[in-house]
Amino acid sequence: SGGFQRMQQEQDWIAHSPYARLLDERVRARLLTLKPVLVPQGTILFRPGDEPGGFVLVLSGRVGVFLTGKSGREILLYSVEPGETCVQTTVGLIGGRTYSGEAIAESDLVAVMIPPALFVELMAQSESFRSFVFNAFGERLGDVTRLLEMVAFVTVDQRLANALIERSRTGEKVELTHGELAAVIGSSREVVSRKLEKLKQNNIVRLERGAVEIVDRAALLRSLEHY
Amino acid sequence: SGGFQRMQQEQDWIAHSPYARLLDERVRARLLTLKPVLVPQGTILFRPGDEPGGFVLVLSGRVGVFLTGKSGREILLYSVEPGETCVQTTVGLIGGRTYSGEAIAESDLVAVMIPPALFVELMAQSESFRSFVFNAFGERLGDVTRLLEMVAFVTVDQRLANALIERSRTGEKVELTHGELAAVIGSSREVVSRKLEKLKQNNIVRLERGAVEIVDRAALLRSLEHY
DNA sequence: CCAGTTTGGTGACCAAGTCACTGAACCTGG
DNA sequence: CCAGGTTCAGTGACTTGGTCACCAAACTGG
Repeated sequence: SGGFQRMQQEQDWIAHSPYARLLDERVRARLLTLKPVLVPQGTILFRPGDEPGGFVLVLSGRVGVFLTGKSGREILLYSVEPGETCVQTTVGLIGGRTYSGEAIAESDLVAVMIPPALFVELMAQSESFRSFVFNAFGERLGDVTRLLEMVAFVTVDQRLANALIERSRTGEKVELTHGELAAVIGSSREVVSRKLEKLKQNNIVRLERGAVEIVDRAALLRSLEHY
Repeated sequence: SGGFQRMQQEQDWIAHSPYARLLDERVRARLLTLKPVLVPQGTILFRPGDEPGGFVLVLSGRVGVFLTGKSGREILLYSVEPGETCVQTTVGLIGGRTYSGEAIAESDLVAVMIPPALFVELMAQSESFRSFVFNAFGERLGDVTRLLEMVAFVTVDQRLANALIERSRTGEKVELTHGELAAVIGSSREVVSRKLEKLKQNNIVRLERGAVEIVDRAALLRSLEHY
């Protein structure tokens, strides 16, 4: 049945998330009582200024949280993968502050929404839940700090090389448009196009519409060494 | 006596911090049992990779948390003011992760260090302490996100104008060197020097060694409007 | 299969960071 | 009090990167 599948999926999620795995039985049981929501790709989960309705936990799919400049340029703050949470919503729940990021479902999602009351209750009762939430927070703060460090101190060539390597761990094509790659590394489409052109000329990558294939991984790695 | 003064100082701190003020009596009492530590200006509180020894609370003075690029350029992530905490240390306490920022005492400090055991205990027992810690976290995440937004999308001219206005709310001189200003806005000394030179030529600021005086505040504010 | 949309390519220009200096202002110890 | 070091600021030449205004090629849905 669908219910059974949901449970399987959720247990699967708990087992695979490095921090959620440490949640105690009581919390797991409570989480299993919540029914997952299906969210289609492209849905905007929250915009700057929104009051969140709960603590969002992604079970499957991926959410991207972006900043947008007035020029329309975007930069990816971080992605929320299965077993992770939209920490921005947490802050809203406890502190009443709102955030500037915009969260978009990058694929179809399955997610659970922990209502504020339950969230507060779990925070009070479960040591493991507190750890879970804190780690999520720390992770995000680290992500954003790392991104800032990149944007402030590292050349576009290196950020690009790094992004390509990270997104092709197992050698597949990187299925992103030049514009999307630009958002990932915090640059502009034109610049990314030009850099990729150079990489192509040096036989380091092969280009096709909407994707980049890494041909000479070693060369990319070498360009990161000087950092 | 010194002890009495310390108590006064701490109560003063609790009263003045917007979130600490909401701490309940039990937590306040526990915090008052900790003895404050004096830290001289210039002390490095933690470096990248350090394991923190506790949850640090600043009672008076100011701490700057910086990122440093390989070129030696620095950027100020955020400042910790009285009543605030070095959240980076929190993450280390709970998640065992470490951070890339470097924290420096920008003035002589009075601070209390909440040992890990007490921190965990307070987190478990006090709703208000949890809120306090969470808000601190949210605040920092917001700071870093805002900074990233600035660095990625806003011109140096505007960041500079903004920094000067923020640091001279009541009209005093901004007592920072060009290099320090550059760190605040995430640029380089040379660029800041040139921009300030232009502002001087337009009679918007007056320059002296180690300080900038705002002459025409209105003009600075105008340059921010286009944002 | 054609119109509209997405994606990618390009030149010109401008903003900003870097490098390698110079000089000026300041501290500090004899 | 002044000599020498140190910190702070100014400057030119150069390189990188972002922006603007295009155009062209590739896809996609009726």
